[in-house]
Amino acid sequence: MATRNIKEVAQLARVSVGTVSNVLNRPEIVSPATRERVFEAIKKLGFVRNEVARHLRVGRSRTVGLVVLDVSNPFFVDVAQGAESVADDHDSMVVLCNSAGDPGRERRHLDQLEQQRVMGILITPVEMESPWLEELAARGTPVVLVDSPATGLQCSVAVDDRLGGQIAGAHLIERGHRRIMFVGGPTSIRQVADRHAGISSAVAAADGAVELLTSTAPTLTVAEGRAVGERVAALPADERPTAAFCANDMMALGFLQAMATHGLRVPEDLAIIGYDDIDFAAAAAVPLSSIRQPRELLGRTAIDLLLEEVADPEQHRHRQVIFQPDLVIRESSAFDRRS
Amino acid sequence: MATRNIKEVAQLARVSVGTVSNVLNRPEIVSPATRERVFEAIKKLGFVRNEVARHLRVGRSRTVGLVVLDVSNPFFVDVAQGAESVADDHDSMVVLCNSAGDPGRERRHLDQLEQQRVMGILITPVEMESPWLEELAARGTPVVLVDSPATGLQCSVAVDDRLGGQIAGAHLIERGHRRIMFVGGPTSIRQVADRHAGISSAVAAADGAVELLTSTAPTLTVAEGRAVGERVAALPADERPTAAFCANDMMALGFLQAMATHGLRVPEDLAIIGYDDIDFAAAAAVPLSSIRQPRELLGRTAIDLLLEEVADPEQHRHRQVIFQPDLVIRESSAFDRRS
DNA sequence: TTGAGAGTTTGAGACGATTCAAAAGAATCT
DNA sequence: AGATTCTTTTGAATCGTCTCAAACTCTCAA
Repeated sequence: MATRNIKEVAQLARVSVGTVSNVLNRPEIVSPATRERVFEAIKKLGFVRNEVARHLRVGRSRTVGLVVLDVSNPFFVDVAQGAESVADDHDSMVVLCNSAGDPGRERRHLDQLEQQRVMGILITPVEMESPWLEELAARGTPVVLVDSPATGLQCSVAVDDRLGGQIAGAHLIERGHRRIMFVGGPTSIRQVADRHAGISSAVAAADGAVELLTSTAPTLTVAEGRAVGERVAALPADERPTAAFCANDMMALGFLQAMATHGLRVPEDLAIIGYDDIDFAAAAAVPLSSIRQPRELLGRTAIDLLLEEVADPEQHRHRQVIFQPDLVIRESSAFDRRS
Repeated sequence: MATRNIKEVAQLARVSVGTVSNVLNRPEIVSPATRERVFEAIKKLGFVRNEVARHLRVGRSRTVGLVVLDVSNPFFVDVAQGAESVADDHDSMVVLCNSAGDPGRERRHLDQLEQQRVMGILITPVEMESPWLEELAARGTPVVLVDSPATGLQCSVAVDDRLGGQIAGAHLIERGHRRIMFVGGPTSIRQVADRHAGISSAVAAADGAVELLTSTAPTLTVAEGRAVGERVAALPADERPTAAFCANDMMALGFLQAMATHGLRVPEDLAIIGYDDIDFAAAAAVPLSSIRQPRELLGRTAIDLLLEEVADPEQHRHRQVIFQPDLVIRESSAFDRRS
């Protein structure tokens, strides 16, 4: 409707447009009297600066794109919150995009973000190899990979998933489990593959004393976790694993539910350990043990790297930050089979 | 770095900038030969259209802002996904902002969105009365209230929370509960107040046969739900309610956990019913009964109303859409006390 | 040969803010 | 008063794209 521009403000305050712009951007160089007059005009007209025009002129955007694999997984929401808190301090804005694991959607989001000339993009890529991303970066949009180690050509933040798997495995073995199941997803997802490799190495270190079963579901959802749980619950007790390591907490929650509906006690009949340590893990009826990732820190660090690159593109050297996961023991694995 | 513009493309293709623009926007009016030449130049240079300049020129934005109360509540994530699916079909983009229940943050987000001259704003306001929003709308940014009935000056989509509370109450009473607790939050939140009013009316309809306790927590989080649960579990059995109606599923999950840690059986010792029916409700160890809201539909409808207004601002009449909630009975309330 | 008409292409303004060299004004000193 | 310096204010140019009236090319008919 009635969107006012700088010119109308200038007219009403009887100054030039340059002066209005100065009031907006460097008020200290404008004399107090004029400044006051301009502010009044702004207030009276309900003027709101047009960031689009500003962006076009100065060439710098104030928004950062964050493309995640699955917004309905609280893990990514927490990463986003971390990023946003940093952006806030630089009065920038994070726009959250959901690729939902679909390369097509991911690409459409990237296109849109590039067209908007965002300051940069943080992304958990759907696929490991992504020439698209490299071209994007080459054309001048800084990219930081999140939860995905870069090949060296880009900045990245990640958590050592292999170590996470290893820790989970070691923990279960130490509690006396000798038949463990890895409840995973498609191995095309790097995170899943690494976590599996991790627990495998822990099992290997146990020198043949421990058996590792593996189930692969198409997606890392609560429903899939439940489905696997149903199948496990249906097994005769002597074929059933005594512990399950789930590729993420969503699956672990589903798995846990299946145990409950079939009257299997957790952790006595079957121990469970998840991954991510989302808030819902601690909130489960049997609080879930989990491999904790520094979720918000991941987001924070990613945007820090981005801002660093934007601040000084010449000097900037790409860095790969890797965090270590933690084991959080809760009730779902708090049972020692050896005793 | 090397962001190319339309002029460079025109030069390489040896046409005018007008022609390049035509190729981009109305390819059918350009002769096939020229069109081809322009496409080649675009490809060769890696040209990506600058949406900022386009926006400035045509005055129409392709993005919609969505400001929610709490991104970590999956309810809002689902609303967002609904909105996004519609936006997708209109090649627009939804930018998700989190007010986290803080009026200051809300306002900063609104400012930013208005400065970006977004197409419109969908918002679950922190406070019921919001002159800010009205001014925003008056200045020309269409606003649709989400999960909050409008006063008539704006479009809105909401769910009848009073009815939801009533349904929950009726259900529990019908199952023989005579001592029910409402586990709520601050009554300044309209949703909470309405849900409480709803169950109160159901209790009143039971003619003094039923007693309603009320607890109010400062926020609607898992942690608060757990805290209330702890207190309830500590009560002597004869003072303890036999059922709890929680203001949302997050609280219900926390409450449920407290029951589990204190060895109280759900639903035998205490029935629980939540609100929202987020996916985690069904995924709880004791699957939660809940009042279902059409979460995605809420988001879809909100953006539909917005697009309608944008398409024809003159003709547009503001509308208030209200949906009805549903009762979803699961195990957490599946126990008849009368038997 | 000329004119009409259809099909293409052109290029000069916008859009709204920022920037910066230069002009104007005010203050200080000789 | 005139010269010098410092403080304010001005306004034209610019960012990249779209729009639209005008110009240009053909073809065909008169």
